[in-house]
Amino acid sequence: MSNTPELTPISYLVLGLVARGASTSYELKQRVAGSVGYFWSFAHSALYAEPARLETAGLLTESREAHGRRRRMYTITPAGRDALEAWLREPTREPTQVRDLGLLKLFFAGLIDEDAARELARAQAAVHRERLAAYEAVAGAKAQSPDDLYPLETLRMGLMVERAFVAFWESLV
Amino acid sequence: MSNTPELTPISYLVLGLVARGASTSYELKQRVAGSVGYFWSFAHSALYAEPARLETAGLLTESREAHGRRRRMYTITPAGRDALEAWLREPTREPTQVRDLGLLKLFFAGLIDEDAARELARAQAAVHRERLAAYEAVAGAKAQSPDDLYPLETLRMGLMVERAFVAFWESLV
DNA sequence: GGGTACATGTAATCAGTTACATGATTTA
DNA sequence: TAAATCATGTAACTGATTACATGTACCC
Repeated sequence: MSNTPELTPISYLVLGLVARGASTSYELKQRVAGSVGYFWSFAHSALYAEPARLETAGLLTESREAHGRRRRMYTITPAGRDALEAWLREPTREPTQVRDLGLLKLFFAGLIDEDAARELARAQAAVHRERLAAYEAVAGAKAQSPDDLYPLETLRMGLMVERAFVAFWESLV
Repeated sequence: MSNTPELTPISYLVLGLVARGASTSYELKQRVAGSVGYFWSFAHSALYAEPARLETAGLLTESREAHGRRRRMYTITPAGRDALEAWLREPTREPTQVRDLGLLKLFFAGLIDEDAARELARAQAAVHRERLAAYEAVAGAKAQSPDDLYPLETLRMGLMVERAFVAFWESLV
């Protein structure tokens, strides 16, 4: 059956990564860590469960190594590529979620004294400055290889958000 | 037992809202909708399940109306207030998650033709412009009442992020 | 050759969602 | 008074996490 059985964002993420090249779960994990993982992360075990589900749905095929570790290698099927492309072409109105615990704490900062609130701002500013520096390093390294244009663009957006956070927290200090 | 039995962000969110004033689940729902919900949203049923859990943990107390709807009204306990304050004071290094399906699609836009990618950018730019306008309206309305300073600040951060998204998508068109 | 880090997975649990249900109020 | 909408909840399901487990390769 090639009817789309409720795919989640992680489904498409896996589909997309496998579309760029057949992979084992471990390879997926590494590729996520170096790219999308910066803004959309999850437990590595999801990368074992999800391909299995996609295989059941006929969107991936699995082939196991004959010897040694007998790792499962996943490849995208034509149906998988169709589902992925259809999803990519369809715009979304899903609201953007910015899940930042610091922000959530700030929301309730009226319940603690002002000094503690300021301290929170200071700490979060420091964390985001660190993160920004790390992203900038990654971006600098990736900017050399001009393939992978779009992943680089999402990284650029990540940088913009981090800069906004730094500016925001610093404005509160 | 007042040992902290793994509270989630939603736990603290509920705790924080109830700390600002005893509420029923429905009131929580409404308060979320007009504030934190903009950046941290979830199903309303969570606001029925979560207070119950917090009551078991001794962080809230429940009292039911004697007559009529017998609604459950929740009040924070001293232990609840302690747990909340301790959490508020502790800074976090939890990575910020920016969950935006448009961005995820863009990450894989290399798999579709350039026109489709540009179309995606155009659509997302429009969506974010709309959202930005809505936030600005809310912010304008809230700016009148200068109590609730911190919620207003988080809204300001929300605005910054939306502006960044608009600029980003427009730069791709 | 013992330790440590990398690699590869499975099983159980649970937070949060979806779907359902029904009572109370307003409106037309 | 019918219809819609607001208010209030429960039950079942499941995606994703936590925790566990073990194999392999490198390095000191």
